[in-house]
Amino acid sequence: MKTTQSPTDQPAAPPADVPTATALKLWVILARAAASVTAHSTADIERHGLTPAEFGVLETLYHKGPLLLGEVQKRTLVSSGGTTFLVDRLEKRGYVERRLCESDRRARYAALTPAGKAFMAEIFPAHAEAIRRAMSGLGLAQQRQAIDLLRTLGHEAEGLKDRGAEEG
Amino acid sequence: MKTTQSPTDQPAAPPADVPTATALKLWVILARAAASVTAHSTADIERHGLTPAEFGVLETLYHKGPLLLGEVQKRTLVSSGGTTFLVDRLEKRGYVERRLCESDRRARYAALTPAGKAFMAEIFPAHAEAIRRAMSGLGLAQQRQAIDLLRTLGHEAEGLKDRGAEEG
DNA sequence: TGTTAATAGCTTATGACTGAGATATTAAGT
DNA sequence: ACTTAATATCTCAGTCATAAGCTATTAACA
Repeated sequence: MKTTQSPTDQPAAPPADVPTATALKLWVILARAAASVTAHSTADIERHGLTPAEFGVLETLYHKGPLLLGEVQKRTLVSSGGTTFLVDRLEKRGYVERRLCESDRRARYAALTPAGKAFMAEIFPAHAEAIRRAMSGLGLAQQRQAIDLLRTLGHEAEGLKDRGAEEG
Repeated sequence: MKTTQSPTDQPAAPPADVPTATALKLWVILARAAASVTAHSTADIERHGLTPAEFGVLETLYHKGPLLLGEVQKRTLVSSGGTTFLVDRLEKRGYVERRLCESDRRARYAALTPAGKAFMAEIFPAHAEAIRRAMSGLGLAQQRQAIDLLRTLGHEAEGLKDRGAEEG
């Protein structure tokens, strides 16, 4: 169980430049933290036979009310085809229904059915509790601090997407 | 473009309980921030015709040197079959090679070839720069703060996975 | 030594999701 | 009115990755 390294196998040194090294470290930590919490969230969701993406659609409709498919898409970060697919499946299960949009006949609303609403009312509290537990490594004040930092980080990263590869 | 809401369509109120509401908000912000940075990372990686998972393997080997496939798996958060698949493809491209492990004949090392090492030496600096730019919404001190918070968060969430659904 | 359990990696079946293009409808400009 | 562009959703082929089970090898223990 010991590594046999020939002289040429020496790993490359990380960047010496402090800002870049810090950003890379933050990236690793951020990705791992998100993955850990995702694991908790996913584990809870799968108990109910749903995929995370399906749950995301239900949760969005549960908290926002009926929404155009395009709005669902933006909020759940899923592709256009994926949204159609997800709503199809949730419709087959009786949790969601499509409704016509009177002012634009291309568009469709997605809305929870009474069954879908009842289902979410039943499972959401336990899900919220699972998330609360996953976050319990941080106290309330620390969580607020993290929210502020990550919101700033996210907004800037999001904005940078559009304006190509300029300097920052 | 106006929402037609029947009286039954009113969205559910978010949890009134402050710790739970805060944790849920943090979860949304965390997921979005991670997604935004991932988008930058992925965009840079795809310029070279690699998937993020492939790049993850190369990056791990680049910085850690030769590693058993199982160790690669743990570090890249990919399934066992996925690791086999990824190393297969990188081997076909000439970036990675498998080596026997003398002390355990079930095991295999994955190691960068000279070509793989040269490739990473060529593309990694620009990738690191892309990550630095994606993180530029936060100053150096803020990034360090975020690292501390997310590390704590991640460790606790990770630890909670094992010990079932006890209280925290 | 012989038997059982654990481990490393590979194979295969499966499935969720993406992305490009198709269709239907609306908006804009002439 | 007519043409062109933009928008909303849907269709579908292709892909990445997972999960369960398989083989080979090693470790544990009587």
